Amino acid sequence: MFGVVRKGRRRYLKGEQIAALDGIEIRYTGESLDQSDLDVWESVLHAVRLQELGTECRVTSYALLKIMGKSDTGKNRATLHEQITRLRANALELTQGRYSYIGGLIAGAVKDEETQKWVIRLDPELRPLFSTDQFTRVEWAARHALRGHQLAQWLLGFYSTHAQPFALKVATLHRLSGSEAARVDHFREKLRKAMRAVEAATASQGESFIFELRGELVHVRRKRRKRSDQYRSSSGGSTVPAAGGCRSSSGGATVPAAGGCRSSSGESHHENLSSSEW
DNA sequence: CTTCGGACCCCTTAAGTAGA
DNA sequence: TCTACTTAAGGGGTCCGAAG
Repeated sequence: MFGVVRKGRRRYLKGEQIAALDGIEIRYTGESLDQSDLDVWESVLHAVRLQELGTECRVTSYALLKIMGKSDTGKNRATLHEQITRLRANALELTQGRYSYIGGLIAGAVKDEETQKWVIRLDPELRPLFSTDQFTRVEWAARHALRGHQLAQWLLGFYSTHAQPFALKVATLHRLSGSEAARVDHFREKLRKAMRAVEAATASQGESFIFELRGELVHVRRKRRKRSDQYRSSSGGSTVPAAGGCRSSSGGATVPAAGGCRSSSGESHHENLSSSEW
């Protein structure tokens, strides 16, 4: 659903079937969503992850931008506002196995223009889709390293959902990513470049991601660190696990109090994200 | 230190074209 | 298959000032 969208080429989709793998059917109505929209949605999920989905989450624009590693400027806040609006202004019909969901990505959002504080609600019906075996751990640091490179971010997200990736045709990835490349051979070039970027980004995180193009088939092999290793190496000793960072006691809602989920080690949001299980 | 807004402006992308 | 270049359209960093 969150595909590769060329700058300025966002489309309006109406009940359109989104390309998906076997076993999943998605129909979507709304503006097409790109990788930066996914960043926002994942950041919102991060901010509410300790609560029941559907409960209120209080978070400031400043805190959300911090989570995404973006600077807190007027322009970025305006972009964030647009993105949250876009995530609300859609309808998706998603069927996976026994579960089916019809609704929006965000149930509702209230913003105080004076304080820049958001109250964002997610639909509790989304919960079955995020049970443990369906949940994809987000390689946040690697994703950040690929910012601006939509296809590479998409590939990273796509392959992180598969423990043993199977070979796919270039044309299949072309379709799944929603790339607008008119010709498959053009896309093949973009794909090669993006795969190299993913290889470099994951390598810098101590994980291996090996890509090979044999004829029309794309082979990917990856090796992950064990979870215990991830905790050890990314928590850096002084970092407070993010899981505890955003808690406040105001009516059960999570409130990144001014300064939000900051931990003692300063540059820590991304580290926390990559090591937390959300 | 956090939060906020605005001005300025360089940089980047995906897609397409051309050619080796 | 690969590289280099062009184009449209933002993305977002930096600097500034200000307030709590």
